[in-house]
Amino acid sequence: MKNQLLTQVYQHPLLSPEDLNRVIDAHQEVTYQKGDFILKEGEISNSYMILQSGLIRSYAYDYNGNDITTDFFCNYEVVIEVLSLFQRTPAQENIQALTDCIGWKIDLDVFQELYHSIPGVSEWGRLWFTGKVFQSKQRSLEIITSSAKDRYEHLIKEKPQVILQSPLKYIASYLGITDTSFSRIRKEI
Amino acid sequence: MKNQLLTQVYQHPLLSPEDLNRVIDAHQEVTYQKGDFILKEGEISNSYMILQSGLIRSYAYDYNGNDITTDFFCNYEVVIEVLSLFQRTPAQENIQALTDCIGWKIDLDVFQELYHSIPGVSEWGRLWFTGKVFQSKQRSLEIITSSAKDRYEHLIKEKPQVILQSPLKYIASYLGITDTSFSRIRKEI
DNA sequence: TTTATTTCTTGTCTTATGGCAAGTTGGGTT
DNA sequence: AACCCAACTTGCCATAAGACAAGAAATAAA
Repeated sequence: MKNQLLTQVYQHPLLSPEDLNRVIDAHQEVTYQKGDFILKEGEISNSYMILQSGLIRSYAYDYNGNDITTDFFCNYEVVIEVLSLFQRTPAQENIQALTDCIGWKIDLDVFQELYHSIPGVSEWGRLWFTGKVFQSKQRSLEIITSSAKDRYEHLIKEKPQVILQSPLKYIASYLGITDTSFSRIRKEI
Repeated sequence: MKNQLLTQVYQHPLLSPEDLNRVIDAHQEVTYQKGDFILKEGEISNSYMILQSGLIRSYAYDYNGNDITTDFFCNYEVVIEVLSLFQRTPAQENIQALTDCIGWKIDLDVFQELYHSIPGVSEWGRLWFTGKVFQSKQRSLEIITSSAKDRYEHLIKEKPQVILQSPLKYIASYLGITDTSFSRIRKEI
C-alpha cells in the first residue's frame, strides 16, 4: 500500500527505482482522527505528508474573523503548507482532518537531503510546484469568471469525496459564499 | 544596471558571488515595444525573463471569449509562464507588453544546467516557487473575501505603476469586474 | 485637421449574493 | 426518552455587480 501510493505520487522519468526507494523509505506512517490538527496557525511546519485515506482541509481567517476554507486534500495529494515549511515562517493557515486519516510524512531535513543529492527529486519538486502554481491560478480565474453555482458543479466533478464527507459550511466558504446562499444553490440542483 | 538588477533578484544565502556571476552571465538583454507579445497562447515557452523597466500583463480567455488579465509584471519581477516552460506544453496564456520594456532573459536549457549544478540555484528556485504559490493563494483568498473596491485599493498600494500605465479595462478584468462597474468604483474614490 | 476607433463614463433595470432572523433537522449526551 | 447544540434551510429585504445601450473623451489614422 505504502509503495503503491508513493510510487504513484513520486512518478518522474529522472527518478530511478533505487532513488525512488530511498525516497519511499524516508516516509513514515501517521494517523489522525477526525478533528485533529495537522498544523496550527503560528506553528512552523517541519514536514509534509502524502494522504492515503481520509479528507483534510486547510483554512485561514478573513479580516472579520470568519474562517475560509482554502483547500481540500484528498487521497494521493501532498498535504503541505509550503510557505511555512520552506521559508521556516509561522503558518498562516490551519490544516485539519475532516475525517480519520492515514498518511505518510517526511521531515524537512530528510527531504532536503534527497532534494540536493538526487536530481530526479529536485526535478520532481519543480514539476510539483509548477502544477501547484497552475492550480492556484486556475482557481483565481475560476472564481473571477464563473458563478458560485458553476464552481460548485465543477467541485462535484473534481472532488466528489468532498461533497460526501465535508460539512456544507466548509464547502460554502471554499466556494466563496455564505452557507445560506449555498443552501439555496443546492436546492436548485 | 544588469548586475544590480539580477543581483537583487537572485539574492540567496547559498549562492556564492562566483555562482551568482555565472547566473548573471547567462542572461541576455531583450527589448519589447508596446503591444508586442512575449508569449502567445499555443506556443511553448523556452525562456523566462527578469523585467528591468516597463509593464507587462498576462491574460487568458474565459468561456465567453472575454480576455481576463491574470497578472501584471513590474520591475524586478520574473516574467514567466511556468507550466509551459517547465512542462513543455503549449501556453494557455498570452503575455504582452503594455509599454516599451527592457528585460534580461535566460533560456531553459541554460537555466536547467545551472539549476542542477548549483545547489544555490535549486534552492533559490524552490523559494521563488514557494513565494509564487503563496501569492496565488492570497489572491484567491482576496477575491473571495473582499469587495472589488477593496481589491482595487489594495492594488493601488501594491502596484501603483499599474494604475498609471495600464488601460482601465485590463485592470477591471484583473479585479474580476466589468469596466462599467470599475468606472463607478473609481468615481466613488 | 478631420475622421475613425477604441476607451471610458453614465443611466436604467436585472440578477446574484449577503445579512439577519426564525425555523427545522439530526446526531450526540445525559 | 428528553434534551441540546451544531448544521442546515427558508423568508424577507439590502447591496454589489452585470447587461445593455447611449454618450463623451481620448487616441490613432487618414
